Amino acid sequence: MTQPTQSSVFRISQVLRSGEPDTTVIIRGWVRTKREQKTFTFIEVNDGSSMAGLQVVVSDAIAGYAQSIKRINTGASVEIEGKLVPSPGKGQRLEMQAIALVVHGEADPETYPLQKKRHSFEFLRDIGHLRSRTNTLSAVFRVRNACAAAVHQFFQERGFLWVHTPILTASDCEGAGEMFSVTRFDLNKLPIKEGKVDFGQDFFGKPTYLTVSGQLEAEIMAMAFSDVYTFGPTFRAENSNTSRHLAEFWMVEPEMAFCDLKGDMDLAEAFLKYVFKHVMENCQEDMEFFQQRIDDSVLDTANNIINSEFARVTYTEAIDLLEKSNKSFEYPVAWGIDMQSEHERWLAEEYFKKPVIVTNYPTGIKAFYMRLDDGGKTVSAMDILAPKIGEIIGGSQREERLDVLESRIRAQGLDPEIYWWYLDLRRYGTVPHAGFGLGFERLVQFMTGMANIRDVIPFPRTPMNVEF
RNA sequence: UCCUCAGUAGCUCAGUGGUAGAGCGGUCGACUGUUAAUCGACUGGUCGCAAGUUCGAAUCUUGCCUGGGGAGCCA
Repeated sequence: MTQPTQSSVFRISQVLRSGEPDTTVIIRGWVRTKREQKTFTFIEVNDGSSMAGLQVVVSDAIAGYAQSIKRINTGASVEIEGKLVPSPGKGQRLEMQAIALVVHGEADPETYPLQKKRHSFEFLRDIGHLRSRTNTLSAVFRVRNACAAAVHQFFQERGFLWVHTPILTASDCEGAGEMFSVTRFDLNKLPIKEGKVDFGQDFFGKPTYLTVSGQLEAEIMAMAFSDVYTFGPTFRAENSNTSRHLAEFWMVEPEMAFCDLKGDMDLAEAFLKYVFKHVMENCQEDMEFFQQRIDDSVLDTANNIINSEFARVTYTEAIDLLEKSNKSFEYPVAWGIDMQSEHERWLAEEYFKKPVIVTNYPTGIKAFYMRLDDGGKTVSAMDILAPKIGEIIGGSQREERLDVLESRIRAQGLDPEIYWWYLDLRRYGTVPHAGFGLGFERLVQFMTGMANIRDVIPFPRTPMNVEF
């Protein structure tokens, strides 16, 4: 840090990392704790830039001491100019001797809900507007940010184009889940025509929804730019109440022209390794916090991801392993079943003990756009199963053959007319291509060891919850 | 949506038919280069909501609401 002629404002992370004794700086933030002594007061200030806060020593010699200290409690916002000095106490290299102190906002300790002790995540969800001021949630959101940066960095370095696929869509394709309707109608006065709602009078003239996936649009863009990715919010109106599902979540969906299933798997594995490495290098302090306080396997998991190759098995081999496991599963194992959570968990957590890529699933249990393998019994799909999280990535080589795609759409009872533009991509200049979808919050969960997905997104949307 | 557990002070919980409890927090005081400081005192309640059984219900019954865990669906 260079010595400014006048005091400059610094983020606390910067002060802690490279602040030099005898320099004078200004910091701003929120008070975590106050410890009053006889002739001075310790306050710990955090501005969200790091796990650790800065210890500020406020002497009763400074102007307005008594009045200011009275107004400072846990949660109060302050701006402090002070001199950095080596700390005689344990726990920090530097501390600040306050010269001038401004209290921007008080936090009445009688009503401020955050205490200087551990709170349950359930309670913190009820105060979603304040929970980011806690150690754990702020660490989560710093790691989330690092993950997002790594996503872009990874794809940009490889020449992928970030494409913005629409949030509003009329295609209720692929049956990825229940969709949220979007309308301008007054729901108490719906226009009815021949006993049904007349969507011809609505904003878009047809039923419209929030997107459940940007994949089909990403395929359009891949047919022009070769390698693209989407990274944005998606919506599922499923009434699912689990620690792994949200109604609004972020998805990363790369799509690559001239690419087969193997290339897809290679990219997915390289991608996960890259993001983990980036976070380990940039969020060391936060990752150590998760290791100590949340899940003591987090660092091992990260290193394992970065340094070891993922297991790769076909669905058929996976079923074989499950059958030979001698483990009594609640749901019986047989070729053709859609694997249950218990099966996926056994593979990832007990057998391989690391992420495992399962490929070539039975045709009957996968979507129509996945490429039919020779023989027709399986499709070129792949799922990456992660310990504790389950399915973190789902992808496939797409069906690029017009006639095969058309017959598969029909076989699933769908109308090829609706997919006219999707089929056109196979009609004009079709190429083998592949892609995958990654649930961003599940990635953050996997990274941090956080048990509940509602605690890795700032404002979780789940059934009956849109308060913040 | 299904299964299951829970809901009592601001928070975390104890209390299984007979006067509503603890720790933490908060307030006040003491002490102290402290680190979730320490010590003492004080403060604090529509026992989720509604009905029922009972002389009497936090406690038993029924319904509903909310939350956790698991399942399904998926990412």
